Amino acid sequence: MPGSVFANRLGDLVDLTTSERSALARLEERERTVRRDATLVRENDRLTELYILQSGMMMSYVVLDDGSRQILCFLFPGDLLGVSALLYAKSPETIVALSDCVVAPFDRALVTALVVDHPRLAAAMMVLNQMERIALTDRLAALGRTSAKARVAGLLLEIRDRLRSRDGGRSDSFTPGLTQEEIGDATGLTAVHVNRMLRQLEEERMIAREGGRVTVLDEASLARAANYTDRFHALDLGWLPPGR
Amino acid sequence: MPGSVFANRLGDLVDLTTSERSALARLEERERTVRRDATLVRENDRLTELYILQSGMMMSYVVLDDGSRQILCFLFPGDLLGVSALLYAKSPETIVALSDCVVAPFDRALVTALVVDHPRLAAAMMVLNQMERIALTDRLAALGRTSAKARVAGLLLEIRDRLRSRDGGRSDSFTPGLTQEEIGDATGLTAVHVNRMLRQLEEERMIAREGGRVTVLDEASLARAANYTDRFHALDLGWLPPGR
DNA sequence: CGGTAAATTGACCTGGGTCAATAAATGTGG
DNA sequence: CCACATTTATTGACCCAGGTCAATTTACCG
Repeated sequence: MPGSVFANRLGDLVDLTTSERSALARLEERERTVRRDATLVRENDRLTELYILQSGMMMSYVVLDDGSRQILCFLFPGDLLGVSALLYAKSPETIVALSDCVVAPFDRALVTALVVDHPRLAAAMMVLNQMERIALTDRLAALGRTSAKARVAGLLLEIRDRLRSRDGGRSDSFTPGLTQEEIGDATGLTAVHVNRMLRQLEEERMIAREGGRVTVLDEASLARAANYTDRFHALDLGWLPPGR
Repeated sequence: MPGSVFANRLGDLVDLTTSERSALARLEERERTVRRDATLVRENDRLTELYILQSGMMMSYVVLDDGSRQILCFLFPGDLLGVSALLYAKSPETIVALSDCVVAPFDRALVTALVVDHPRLAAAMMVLNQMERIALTDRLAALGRTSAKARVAGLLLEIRDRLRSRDGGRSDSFTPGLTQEEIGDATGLTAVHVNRMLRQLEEERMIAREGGRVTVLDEASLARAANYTDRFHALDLGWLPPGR
């Protein structure tokens, strides 16, 4: 049994009690398969549930009036999806599967129960929120103030790190599983220019490519090119209440 | 007495109980004045406290390796500052006063108490987090996929709305209190180009300017130019637990 | 093996950046 | 209240990173 994927995520932050684990398990009692390219939530859909991504990779994006798309984030196992259901009746964003995925849908009411019965879990969820906020501000700074090359390099490193963190792999080789157009929509660039940047990173021997596979050849240079700072190194969670 | 500014903010979301109000009041027992241009928190400073902004306007930003600055958000009364203290020992961002301000510093431990004793307040804080997340993703889409004119127009509207929401004013005239360089650092543009865009918005009769004062002449066109969507219209907070 | 999506490339264009000079606006000490 | 010192705001001239268009190539798929 994989147990609760979300519990594993929170378990990285705190040592969960048995009672906390079983409360979290309730969030993943149901599961649904989402085929590659299928839409889990469409912008303006009525939101009724949240989801925990159990396996696969998804992304969320918005489409602007002129039809252009901005990818907001890539989602990996253990991530919460559709959290805006805690706020809005209608989704502000679209969530699509980039590979075949399994998600566990659960009702908002379970969050209510969780917050009431397990304050430490509520606190830990606030911490996850903040981690996501920091990731967003890093991306904001990248879009606002860095070059195309830096943004592409940064995206590659981000994807690699996230793939690593759950797959455990230490290999410098990975498969982003994104088209160049998707990379562009995430970094605010054109597919054509993404291609030029990838080629340039390759010519400068920072990465190698074959098929969809990317290998990081010169981690240091790549990180430098990307203006990369590793947040999430030294978390300080001393304020969390005791578990119940 | 203004009571707790933060309680007023949360009070927009739920009807607070007496007990909740007094718990929130504890967050604002101390206060500190921050002079215009003074730094409240510097990037990499050791973080020990959070703050509630009681009056004035502040901003948070990061500085990249090449010295360029990206403003992450503008802060108004009732906003929480330095929330990253819930995560990091060191601040990932700098927080500076744009006008003379008053902030109420409080210890992380008070958040602990709040989460344990008042689950509904914890839930409401999660809602605030999400509102901020949505604001960030909107800005991300603006930086990634919209023109300079749209970004400047959008920033003007955002600032106006935030100034309005607490000042209650219905006037279409307001004073951003930002230099053009600051507008540029928030929108990913150059001060020079911000100037050109402001002039253009003025020539197209969407806004008027005199001194630091901006008047919205054609709200509809400005909103269209900005690709503006008003989130926060119909919040749906039915899942919140009862207050204690 | 034909057929469609994705990747590449070259030619050329433009929104925004850069630089530099000037004019306003804000402060400051006296 | 004034003369001077700093920031800001404006403008014009010119440049370039990244976008646009269009044509191939390559990879993937039933």
